[in-house]
Amino acid sequence: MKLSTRARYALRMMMAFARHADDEDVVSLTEVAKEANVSRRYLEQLVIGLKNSSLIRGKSGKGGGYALAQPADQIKIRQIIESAIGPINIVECVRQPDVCLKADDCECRLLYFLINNRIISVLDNLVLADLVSGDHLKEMVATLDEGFAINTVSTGNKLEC
Amino acid sequence: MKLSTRARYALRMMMAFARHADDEDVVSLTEVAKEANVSRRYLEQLVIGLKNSSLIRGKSGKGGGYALAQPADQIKIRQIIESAIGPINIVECVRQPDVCLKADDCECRLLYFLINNRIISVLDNLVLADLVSGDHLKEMVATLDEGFAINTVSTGNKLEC
DNA sequence: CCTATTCCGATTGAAATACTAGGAGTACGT
DNA sequence: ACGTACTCCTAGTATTTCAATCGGAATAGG
Repeated sequence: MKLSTRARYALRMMMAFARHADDEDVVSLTEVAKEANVSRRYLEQLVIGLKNSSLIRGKSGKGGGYALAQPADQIKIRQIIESAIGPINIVECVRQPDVCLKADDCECRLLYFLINNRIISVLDNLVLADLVSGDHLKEMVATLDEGFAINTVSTGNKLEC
Repeated sequence: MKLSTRARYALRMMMAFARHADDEDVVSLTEVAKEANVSRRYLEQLVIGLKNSSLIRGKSGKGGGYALAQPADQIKIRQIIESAIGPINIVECVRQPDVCLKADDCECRLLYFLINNRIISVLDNLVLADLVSGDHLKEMVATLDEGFAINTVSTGNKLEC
C-alpha cells in the first residue's frame, strides 16, 4: 500500500516544470535531477509517461528539455500519478471484474471499489497548481478531524518525499 | 499501490469467522483454507496478527480453531487490515516526518497526508458486519457519481478477490 | 563536428511479497 | 496412553515488483 518512487518523482518533476512555467524556456532533466538529488537516467524513463499523456512537451537537442504542455491549474494530480504508475487500482478485480469468478457478487470488491474511489476523488480534485502553492492543500488538511492532526516535527537528515 | 494478499486474505478469514459467529464453535483454518482455496500454512501466519490485535481468539488442540473475540459490528475494517499489513501509510514521511529533512514544509507530504486520511476514514467507518451483509456497502456505492459506476460484468474463471 | 539533450529498450540489483516447510505444544476422543 | 487435529512459532525459499543502471540512436544548437 505504498506510493512508489515513480509516482513521487513524477510529482516532483512536474512541480519543477511548473515553477519554471513563466520562462518560455524548457528545463533539462539534468537540472531537475540535480535539484531533486535523483539519477537523471531514472527520471528519463519516468518522464516518458508524462509526455505520452501530453502533460509536458519535450524539446530535443542541445539546450533542450521539458516544459508544461498545459497550465498548471488544469493538470490534475491524478493525471500525473496515473501517467507514472498506470490507472489507480488497488485490487485487480476493481477495474477488471473478469479476473475473478465472483466479482459480480463480492462484498470485498465493493469495499475495494469504495477505497479506490476515495483515492481517485482526492487526486481528481487537486491540480498541479495546488501542489506548487500549497495554500489549498493546507486548507484541506485544516478541515480534518482532530484525530487526524498532522505531525510536523522533523528531525531527520535524508530527503525522502 | 496495490492491496496485498495479506490484507485480502485477512478480510476473507474474518468474514468466514463472522459467518459462524452464531455457533458457539470455533472454525479451523483447514476449513477456511478449503473454503477460500488458499494454503492453510499461509493463513496460519496471517491469523497471528488478527489474534494479537484481539480481534479473534484461538483454541488449540483437536476441534480447535478461531472465533471472533468481538461482535462483528464492533470490528472496524481498519483494524483488520492494519493487523495484517501494519499502519496505513502510503508514504513513510506521513507518519514519520523524521525520515525526511523537508517534511515540515513539504507540499507533497500534505497531499500524501490527505490521501492517507481518505483511505483511513473509509476503513474506520465500515465494520466487519457491513462486509458480511453487503447492504451498507451497496448503499454507499450507489451514492457515488456517475463517472464512478462500478462495472459488474464478470467472465473470468479464477478466484481473486 | 562537438556537445547536450531527448528518446527508447534491455539489463541488473534490491527489496518486498507470497508462499512452503519443520516442528513444538495443546486438547480431545478412544 | 496414544493418535489425531488443531494452534502456534520460526525459518527458509520462490516469485514478483520496484528501483536504478546502462548502451546507444536520434535530434538540434553553436
